Amino acid sequence: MEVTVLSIDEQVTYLRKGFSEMIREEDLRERLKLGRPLRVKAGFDPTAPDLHLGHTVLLRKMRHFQDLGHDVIFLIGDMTGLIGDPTGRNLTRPPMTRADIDRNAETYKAQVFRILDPEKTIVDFNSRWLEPMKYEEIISLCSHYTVARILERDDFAKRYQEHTPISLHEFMYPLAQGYDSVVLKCDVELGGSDQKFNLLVGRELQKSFGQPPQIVATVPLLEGLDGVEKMSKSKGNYVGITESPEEMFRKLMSISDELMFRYFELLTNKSVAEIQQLRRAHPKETKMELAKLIIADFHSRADAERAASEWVRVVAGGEVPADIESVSIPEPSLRIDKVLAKAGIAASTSDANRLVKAGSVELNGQRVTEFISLTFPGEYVIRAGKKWKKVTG
RNA sequence: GGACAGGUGGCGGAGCGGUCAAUCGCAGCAGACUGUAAAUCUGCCGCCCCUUGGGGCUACGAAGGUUCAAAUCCUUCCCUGUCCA
Repeated sequence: MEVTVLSIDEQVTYLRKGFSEMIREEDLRERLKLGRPLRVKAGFDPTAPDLHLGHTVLLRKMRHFQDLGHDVIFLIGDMTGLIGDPTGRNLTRPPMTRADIDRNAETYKAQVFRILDPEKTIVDFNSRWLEPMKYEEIISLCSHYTVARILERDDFAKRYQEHTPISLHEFMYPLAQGYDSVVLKCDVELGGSDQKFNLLVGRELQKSFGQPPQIVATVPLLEGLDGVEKMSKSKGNYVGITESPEEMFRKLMSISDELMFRYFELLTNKSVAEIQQLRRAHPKETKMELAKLIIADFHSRADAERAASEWVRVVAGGEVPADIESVSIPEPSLRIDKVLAKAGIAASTSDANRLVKAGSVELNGQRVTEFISLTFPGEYVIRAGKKWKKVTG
């Protein structure tokens, strides 16, 4: 994508695609007219370096700005990690060490550059300026914003209304994030639509500090595999970008038809018109195509094809997966439920018990409903649901 | 600082001396169905031991106590919210 050949209109059109909201597009237009690379920031939490497809919606947009020659700042909000955010209430997270954060940052980079252009990405940490701030500076920063305005944020308002606790420090996060924009003199800040409030605080703070307010652009939150809740690791409804092609394929094939079109929209470069076309095609074939497209972003096209044929073979055909994990049992003989637990197919022996009684266990293709013992040395292929293991002695 | 209301399994939320491993909903797992989609239906859903059914252990904010017996009563402590200061 050549910067110079695109008119302002074309640039705006290119950038606008995929955002749920932009405040304000006219400002972006004006800012682009300056003819210099814009400083575009997006912040990331250092505590969860394992990215999933939900994160990539934003990363794809960041990439688009890079395509047009702008400076993209990948900001790691490590201040949270350094403090040890106690938001979870009952158990306080131990503060992360500098080393933890650096390690996570490396992991981040490795993953993020599957989408971002490393040459055009500035990685920064907000502890760089937040950590050395003196108390009086923090108080001074606080004076730029009011409690009433902070309470405008709907989740704060809701929690306040419902009398669920809000710790004072939680008020500091929007402020800190906004201050990042002041320090970095951002022209644009990107984030998920749930970040809208925080991003807007950045605008207010910039104005308060005598800077032109940043353009705020939000991407929709990607629904997880369940199609309802947003994709998140804790909900388990995610596809991690470091997952194997086979794993990705299996997960993507399990999404609902409606969600599939959403994924086409947010996770592929298919145009709206093309997606409309796809609505008339066979859903299963279309879903397989979606899975392959997404997988190819993180692996190769060949990997994607391989994953597809493996899926057809194993899932549709019921055959044994090509590469199943092998577990060694150092016993002459072990009852089936213990084997299941030991092999990690079941969470515990009790869990294994239930699986056997439920008739979910297959030993070498045969359903097992009794508590037989396996003897070793020997080699067995054991399966319960979608978990397969090869057990050897 | 005072008055009051609460803290239960991943979450929400019952129970208020025994029949409580704890109603129920959600999530999760498995089975059926299918396009291994979704939806739907069925079973399971603390850990361990023997097993088509039982047994043991640990658990209801924490620590003590009363009792043959406590998630349920008492004491102290910790935490959260409301109102008053």
